[in-house]
Amino acid sequence: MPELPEVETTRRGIAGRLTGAAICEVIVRNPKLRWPVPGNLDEILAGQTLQAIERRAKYLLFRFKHGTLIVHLGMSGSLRVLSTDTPVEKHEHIDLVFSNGQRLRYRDPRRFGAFQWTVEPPEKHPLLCKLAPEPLSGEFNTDYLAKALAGKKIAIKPAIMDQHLVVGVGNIYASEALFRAGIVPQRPANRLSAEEILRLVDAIRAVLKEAIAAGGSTLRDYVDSDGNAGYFTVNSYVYGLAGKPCRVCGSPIQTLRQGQRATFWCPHCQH
DNA sequence: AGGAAAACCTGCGTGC
DNA sequence: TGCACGCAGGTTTTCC
Repeated sequence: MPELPEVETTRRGIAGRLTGAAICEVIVRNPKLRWPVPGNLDEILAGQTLQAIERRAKYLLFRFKHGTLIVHLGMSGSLRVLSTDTPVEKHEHIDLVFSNGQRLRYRDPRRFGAFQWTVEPPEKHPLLCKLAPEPLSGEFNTDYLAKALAGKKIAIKPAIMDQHLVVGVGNIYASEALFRAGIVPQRPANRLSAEEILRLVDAIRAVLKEAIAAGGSTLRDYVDSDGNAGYFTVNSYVYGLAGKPCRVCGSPIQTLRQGQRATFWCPHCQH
């Protein structure tokens, strides 16, 4: 579920409370995520102090002196900081228990998420080493994107969802970014003009930044919140609005499927 | 080798 | 009410 803004919002919501705190116990109720959760995670982390929580693409990196816990929320994962005695509900698979009485709880109904441990620099980890540049960094610019799209015959929408091309853009923000850039989602990636590539770079940046800002404005209650910490409603132009009038021109929003994912677009505003 | 499809899971809404 | 079906904001693996 979460795309870059939701992951970043989650990070900001939990980092302030947990950074510098020591872990006293790790409870894994169900280790069956995307890959098995390491069976000795409690031994690895008990007594260790959390140095920082960083983000790379849609991964959260929990940094410790002796290694990094790599966390991915998959489609349905979420993290909440709770007080120690909060009852466990269904699909709440993992708790990081801190000695200051706080508890970071991972919930993930579909279990597409991941908890992996590495002692190597995380950027060397197989899951991270091939990731594209961060879209909000200077590395992601028109020169980069032009080169990355050259020779790619696939449609531009699945292309920008490819984490080896640019990270952080998922199914919602892909449609939203292409709407803002005025580009039809089915266009072959290698047929974009220089001007369109520029608009797309700007649109991806703008959409993600606005969503992070929207998430930040809903950041409040990470302790005993309603279970949706890190999630917030997006003020979308096209996503989920099939048949509704376009907010810009009034034409009905169209929908199609690309690579078994729903795509939304405006046939009048996008070319 | 690029690109499409299947695979991993559970829950929810819809329609019969 | 019950059940089948399709769909859900991700990514790896498999298959052509």
